[in-house]
Amino acid sequence: MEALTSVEKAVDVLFALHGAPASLGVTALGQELGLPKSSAHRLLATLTRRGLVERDASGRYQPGIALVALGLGALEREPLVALARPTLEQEADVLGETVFLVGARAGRLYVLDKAEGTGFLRAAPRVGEAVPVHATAVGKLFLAFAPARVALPSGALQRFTPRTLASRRALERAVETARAQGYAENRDEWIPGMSVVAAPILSRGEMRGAVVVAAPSARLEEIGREQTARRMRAAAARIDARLEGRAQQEDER
Amino acid sequence: MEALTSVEKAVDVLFALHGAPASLGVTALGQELGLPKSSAHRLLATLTRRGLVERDASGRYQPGIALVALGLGALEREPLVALARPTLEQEADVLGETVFLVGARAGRLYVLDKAEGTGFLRAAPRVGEAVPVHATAVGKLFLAFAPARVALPSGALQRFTPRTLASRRALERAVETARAQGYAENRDEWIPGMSVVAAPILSRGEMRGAVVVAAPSARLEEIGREQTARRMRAAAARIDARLEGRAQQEDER
DNA sequence: GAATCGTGTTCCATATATCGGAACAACGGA
DNA sequence: TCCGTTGTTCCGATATATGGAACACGATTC
Repeated sequence: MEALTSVEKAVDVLFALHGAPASLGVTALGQELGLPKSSAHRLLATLTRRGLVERDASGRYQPGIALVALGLGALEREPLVALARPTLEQEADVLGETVFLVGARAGRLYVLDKAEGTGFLRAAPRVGEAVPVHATAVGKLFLAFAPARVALPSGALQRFTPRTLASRRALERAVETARAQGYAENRDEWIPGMSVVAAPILSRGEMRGAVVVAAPSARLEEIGREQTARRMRAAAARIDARLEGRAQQEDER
Repeated sequence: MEALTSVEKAVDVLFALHGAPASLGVTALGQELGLPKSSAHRLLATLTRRGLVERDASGRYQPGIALVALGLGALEREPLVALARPTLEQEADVLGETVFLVGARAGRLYVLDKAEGTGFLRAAPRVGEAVPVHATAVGKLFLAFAPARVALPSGALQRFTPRTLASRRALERAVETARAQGYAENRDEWIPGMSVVAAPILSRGEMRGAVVVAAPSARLEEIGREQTARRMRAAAARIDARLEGRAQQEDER
């Protein structure tokens, strides 16, 4: 399985610029990717011509706006996103915390959309970012209901916090619990201080994604885990209803 | 000015998939771009491996989620977007119509953000899309206040509607008016039935973008053009204040 | 003001990765 | 089952990307 090496490098460039905290110069980018200056320059020039990369006032390079159109276009193709949006907003509104829509693509989990609450935990993962399978509530749900759609790392499970389930044994037990309960939780297993309740969107038995509410761990206790779980399951059911084309009177606040 | 041809083709692939109404097969894409099947396949395989392209259930190709992360990352780098957001929402809320933030990049105009109103005109241009210079209110503003930042087509000016200013003469007069008034209008010149009032965001004499409200032509008459223009100029001024770091008490509804 | 450092940009011969026709495989519909 | 279509793989010729080095430009320092 060989590849178009120059295209791969171009993609590397895009991700490097994306990942960098600020715009990068030709030299800096070259070092980052282990490329000679001339090669880095050529890649940047080509990408710039097409708008995927642009130069700021200082002449350094950063991701360009053409990427915005491509990215939003990709999201819009996802019917799930459009259908779930109202529900996400509704829940974020009622709970006052951030609500996510997460899906699986190519074995990985991605944040497809989010509606921010009024709480503190605003940043957390961003739309379009990948999240780990073994350290998230959604990961457990996919392992429980659609194991073929996600891939666990072949090596050791990275331990993000002291509470991360880093043994396959422990993880398997958690997955079992999630399957039995019909929802999953996460208490500080990925990001310290952040807890989460997630419910699967099951459409005719097939898992299409999950709705997740994230909040500071203490705050989640306060609302009540059981009650939150019920809310999320209801939200997931409403999204599924729209997915299957069943109309429905939306209100229920 | 030569180029990395394979990278250019890869970019073509991305835009072709973006522009297509549905996912495309290898053959269809090859025809679209005039590439042999094998080349199209190789490009798709490479891009797919990196997540910029993905395959749907039917095996056809479409833009991938990795693009979402890249695109949103690009938007977030734009300080103007973050600063303008509250103002956009405020205006959309008060006017009940869609409010846009538009900027210039590489000689073209791009929709940087939008806040949707409750009115009908929801679709119009999307975030990340390019809009024509000569047939939009923002185009006139840039021609008036920062002509170096935009480029007019070298050939004839495309006539989108009967009201499009398709002669350079007429356009020049409109630009003159915009410069004198400090805002610009557009009445059905680009999209039939859509009218627009736009005000420039001027930061220390330099034009950074424009705030635009778009509404069905009749509706805009109803609100009153003059009054709308005042609102937009005030909104632009508020954004500029934040740009320059001047704090400000936000309210004024 | 001169010198210096670090940039970004251009050049060019060489090696290498890309190209695309054609053969093969895998479906899906008739 | 057969046929038409689509996706995938192969491989040698050749156009293309490569990267070292030289150049140009600005900013910073002395």
